[in-house]
Amino acid sequence: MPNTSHHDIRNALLARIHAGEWDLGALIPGEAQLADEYGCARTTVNRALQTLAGEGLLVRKRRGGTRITTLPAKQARLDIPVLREQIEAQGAVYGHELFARKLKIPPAPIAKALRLGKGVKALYLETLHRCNQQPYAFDVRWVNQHAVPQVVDASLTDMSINEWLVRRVPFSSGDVAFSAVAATSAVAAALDTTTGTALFAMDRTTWLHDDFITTVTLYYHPGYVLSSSL
Amino acid sequence: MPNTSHHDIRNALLARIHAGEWDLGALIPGEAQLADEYGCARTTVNRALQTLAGEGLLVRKRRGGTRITTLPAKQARLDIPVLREQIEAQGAVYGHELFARKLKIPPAPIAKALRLGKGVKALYLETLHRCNQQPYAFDVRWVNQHAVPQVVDASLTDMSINEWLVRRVPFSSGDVAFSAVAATSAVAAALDTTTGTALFAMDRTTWLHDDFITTVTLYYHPGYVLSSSL
DNA sequence: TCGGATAATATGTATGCACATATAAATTGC
DNA sequence: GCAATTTATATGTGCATACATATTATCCGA
Repeated sequence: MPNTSHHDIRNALLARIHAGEWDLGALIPGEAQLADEYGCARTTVNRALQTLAGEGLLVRKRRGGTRITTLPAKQARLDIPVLREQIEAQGAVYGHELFARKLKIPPAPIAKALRLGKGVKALYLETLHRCNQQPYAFDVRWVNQHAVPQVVDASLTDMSINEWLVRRVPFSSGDVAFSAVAATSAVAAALDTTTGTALFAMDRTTWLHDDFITTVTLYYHPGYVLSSSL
Repeated sequence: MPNTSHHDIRNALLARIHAGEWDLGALIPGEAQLADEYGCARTTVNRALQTLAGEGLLVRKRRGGTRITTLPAKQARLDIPVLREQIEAQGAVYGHELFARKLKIPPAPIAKALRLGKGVKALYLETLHRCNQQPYAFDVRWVNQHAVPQVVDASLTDMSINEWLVRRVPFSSGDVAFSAVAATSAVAAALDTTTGTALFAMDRTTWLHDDFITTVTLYYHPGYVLSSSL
């Protein structure tokens, strides 16, 4: 065993927090005191406390000291894996099918959201992702052909557009949104269900600096659950 | 401006990553070289690189060096605030209403999931959260009265059970799941909508060590969207 | 040639020190 | 009293150094 590491101290403090040694909102001992307690340098305690603060368990203020978070602003980290990996991770067979692929002018609201000029064409794609042959998610997507010119000629039979983009194109920012929608007839048909069924949907839009890359709506099969731990 | 901080270096490196200086999966210069480049100590570069690795942009291995993540940014951080704050944050008026509150034996599957013995009673609650008088989310919950005995006598008129628990009871672990469901007649009635409407639902269960604390299903109003940035 | 021991190397981490910085608390001025 | 100013203090950060540790790369013998 080496010296006490900041990980050990983090864990020790975490245990004390969970044990209820300090109330929510209460001040905990200062770095110097803890360093003394654990017999290590203040730097090490600092590191442990910063980690816990980053995890949302502590709130730190200069001169104000460190306290237990009053409202554990619960953060859930959601992993958004490539669909193929998500499916293969559960030991199932992944498959995908290209339903539509054409260059066209997006409807006005979409063009505006993507900051594309009026009358500018973009690549529209519809892909069905399958899990053990069964429909898993229906992928409706717009891609900015000017930001990603290679996509126009890419073969999307071996690799889905989803994976193709993830593997090739970096992005600097993006956002995701989750919602529940009633299946339209087209989506219902693709997912082999009935119109009006409640579907879990994920919208994702990504940017590279100021250039729009892609926006996608994934309609998951009925019964899909997105889970995560706190 | 003081000396170069690890934040500055993180940002500089982030810019270089986004600028495409290195391909996905490529090796980036070592800590020593970067320290030399930026004219700072290796410790400082280490800190910056560890931060970027924590954000999922880099993958580091001892002796193996640091590389750009091949499958980038697949993590979204979701904030799950207290409903009241979420509503008040958008300048709206929060309200809540207690529909049901009784001690009873939970149905077998729930009792099992909560690791409660057979025939053990738990506190069942139904609460409607409102935003500007309109139904916002319907909160169906089980609370372990043995882990949180004070809850049995708590007045839940001023403060909703949601907030009451968050403010008083720490937890050590938990999980969340999101899904889309069709409104049952009871839920539809509470949310003032029609049976079968697609609703966004969040299930959350929390534990303090091995003791079950609470499990809740929140049925959000039709049209609700949960969003986050990447 | 192959497999195992050995060396080289990039990252991981602790430490003591110095100084920066925000801000709570005390003090001063009116 | 009350507002403005000063002081004290806890955290934030950088640096040089030393050593730990996990791999990769190399070497060597059978």
